[in-house]
Amino acid sequence: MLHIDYRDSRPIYEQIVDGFTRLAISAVLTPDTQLPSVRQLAIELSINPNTIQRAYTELEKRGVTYSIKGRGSFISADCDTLRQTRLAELQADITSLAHEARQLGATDTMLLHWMQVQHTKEGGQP
Amino acid sequence: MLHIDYRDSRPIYEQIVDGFTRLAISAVLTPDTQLPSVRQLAIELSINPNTIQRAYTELEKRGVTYSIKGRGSFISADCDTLRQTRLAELQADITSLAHEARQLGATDTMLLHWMQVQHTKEGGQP
DNA sequence: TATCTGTACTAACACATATAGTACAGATAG
DNA sequence: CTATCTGTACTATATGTGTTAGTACAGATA
Repeated sequence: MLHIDYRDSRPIYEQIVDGFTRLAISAVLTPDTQLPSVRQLAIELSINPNTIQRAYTELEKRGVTYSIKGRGSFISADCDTLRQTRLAELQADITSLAHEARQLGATDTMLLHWMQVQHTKEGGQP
Repeated sequence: MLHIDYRDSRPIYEQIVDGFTRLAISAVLTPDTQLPSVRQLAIELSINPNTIQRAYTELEKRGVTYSIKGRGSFISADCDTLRQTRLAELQADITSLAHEARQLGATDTMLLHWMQVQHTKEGGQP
């Protein structure tokens, strides 16, 4: 379900947080879906349970999940807000990168190509 | 000439490397321009000389600068290659972010707006 | 010679990451 | 009830990275 890259410079707990966040935002995991238990996921990923717990604590703090002692951790209901937040981040990042690319000589045509925008008149996808 | 943000999670030496790299790529610093000496920049930024030297070593390793013992460090001549490398990075990043944004519901119109592309017909900003 | 430059090296400290082990409280199936 | 699952809290330890501190040496130059 999750993919951890040990060569990645980002810490494991952060990769777990991002992974479940993406799954929740993209609706791959629907609200109230139960996450693997702290110990179970630790075994699956061969990672210390403390690291998993740190990720789960962060996920709950961010509102991606909710936890019930003795029962488990579950995907939150309001992922719409999270999606809007993520889209705002993406907008800021893309705008900044596009600005830098333009300063280095990138043209509109190049940028459109990079983003694979359907810039012809006839419409989008089937 | 450089701006260091201590609240930034990125290490200082990396900010210095990126700063001079940008100045070189964008031709704000022309080839053979002398950089501040290790000790001088350390004083200006109130940073340990070792940290500056680490940045300078990395800059030379990346081909952004060249160093001559006893004389100083200078901007390299071939910044065109660096610019192309950076543009390739930007392309990869923008493509990836645009893909994610699209999966979250972003439309072509939104993306074009974010990148402030001058569409052929509709004009500039309100 | 005096003073600038880059460079190399060791030592120490702070911090984040990750592991290891133990423990406690609530939920649930037997 | 007991057994076993769940989340949670806590201390301790090891490790890697970033940064500072200090010393030293070699080359360039006025």
